[in-house]
Amino acid sequence: MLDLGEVDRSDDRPPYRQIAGLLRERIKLGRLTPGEQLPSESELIQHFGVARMTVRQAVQELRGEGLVVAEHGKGVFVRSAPPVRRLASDRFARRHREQGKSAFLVEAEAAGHTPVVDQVRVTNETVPSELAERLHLGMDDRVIVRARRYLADGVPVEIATSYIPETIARGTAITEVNSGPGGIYARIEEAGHELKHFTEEVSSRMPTPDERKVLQIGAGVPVLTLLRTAYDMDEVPVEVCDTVKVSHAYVLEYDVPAQ
Amino acid sequence: MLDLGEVDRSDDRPPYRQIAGLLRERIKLGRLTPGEQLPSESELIQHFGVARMTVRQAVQELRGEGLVVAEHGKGVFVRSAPPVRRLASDRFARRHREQGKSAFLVEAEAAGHTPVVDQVRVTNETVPSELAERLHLGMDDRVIVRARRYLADGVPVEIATSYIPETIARGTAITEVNSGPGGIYARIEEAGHELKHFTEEVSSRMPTPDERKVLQIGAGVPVLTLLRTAYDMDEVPVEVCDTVKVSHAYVLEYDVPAQ
DNA sequence: ACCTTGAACTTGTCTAGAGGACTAGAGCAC
DNA sequence: GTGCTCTAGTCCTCTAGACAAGTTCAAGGT
Repeated sequence: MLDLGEVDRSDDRPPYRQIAGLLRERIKLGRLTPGEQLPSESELIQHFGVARMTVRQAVQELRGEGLVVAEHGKGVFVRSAPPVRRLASDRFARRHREQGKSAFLVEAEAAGHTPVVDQVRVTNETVPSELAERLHLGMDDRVIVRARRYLADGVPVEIATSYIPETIARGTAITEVNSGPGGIYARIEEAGHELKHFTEEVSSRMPTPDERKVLQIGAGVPVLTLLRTAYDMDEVPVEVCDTVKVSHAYVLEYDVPAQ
Repeated sequence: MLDLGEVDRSDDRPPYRQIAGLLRERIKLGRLTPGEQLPSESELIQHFGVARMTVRQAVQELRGEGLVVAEHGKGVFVRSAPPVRRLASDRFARRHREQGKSAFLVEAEAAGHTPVVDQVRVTNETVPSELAERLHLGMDDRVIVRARRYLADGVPVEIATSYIPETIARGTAITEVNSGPGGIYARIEEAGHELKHFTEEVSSRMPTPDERKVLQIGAGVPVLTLLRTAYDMDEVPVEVCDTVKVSHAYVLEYDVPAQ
């Protein structure tokens, strides 16, 4: 049986916070493992000798942190944490492309996960207005849009949408669902745009309902958003990639010179 | 007077959600403006004809979304959105330090915000075990811990905690609350450790209750975490800085070479 | 073999009330 | 004016109970 500790009435923290703290501690220490069911409300009431609203307030706090998920009629469960992956800053090294590997595959394998790309959609659209400036395009110019989902060990971890100017992608495998070895960056370089550098804009927010569905995450789990722009040797933007990552599946690593 | 509408008992949404929806609508439509006070609990009870816990549950929902902020003894107020700050990757350029400005001050001013540093605490502790390896320190080595809060235009946007090995900080203004012009990086360089580069590890998660309080955000607002390690010319780590940023207040910009 | 029913569990929502803690302002004493 | 107390208003926490709704499973009927 799980040892839960007791509420200390002389503590200056209110009981519901203490209870939340005790449960949080058990989760962090691994006494309650991912997927495991928390004691039911009745059990917590019995154990701590408090009213129902008090234990509910405690559980509410953990739900707000995304640590647990309540399922009506079933119980409250510890959220199962997907695998953590690190994105090293050399993830676009040319040697990987020359080996025919895309960035995601390289990293997932390095982290010991089985990578899968999923739900690939390739379309030809007019450039979204908020991206036109980044791609140095006019309002009516067309782009190839490549949307896909990434999974690690079968768990969805990221959705990504790339936008490549049609003038660059035309006649290459970029317009195909299977973009060939080394991914679209290899195709872009073959098209005469040797890559010089990328800029990345990182932020974080709560997912939209659609994103929750595709990424199979519950309410209370934030996402990392990363907007990457790729430039060739002439500083011409050749691709913008909009990615939405499950927050706890990623740690982004960057190296910044002190100058 | 604010027109709030009524609860529809035939609606399939529970009353507390309807009330939350009505208030949310008034906020989005600008009928309740940032900084403005919501009707008090008593007024909401009177108006909607429900119990106290019901209106509290409605307000709780809005707090969770970060739309409103409750202040004990004063009231509930519409949250004023903190300004977005873009952190470019040249924010540690030496020319800024030579002008006597720390990174936060430079950037906030450049973006047209009024920066304030707040709640500065300086202590001498043994190095936290999870940071010992990053700082190349043993379990019992001591570090100077500098914790502080940053505000832009009066709104909390970030809390940061720096860890500097005592061997480096000893005898410098790093151990003082006021670390002098150019911030601690200027002091570290004066101590003979010219900075070469930084690594940053970016992730995102839900805030802890403590962080929610200090940053004045609701339970539904995620935070960006950034763990920065500074290295000198000999690749010796001279500082680790653990920052927690309000997600919607920041966009982190990085430049990555294609190699 | 299949389905229905119902009991026993879970969490979700709501009511009605209590005391506590914090804030701001009015009034008073110095 | 300054500092104090008092008070009314605010949100915070907790209690005790009620009914609703979703899940699971076993007993019983077909």
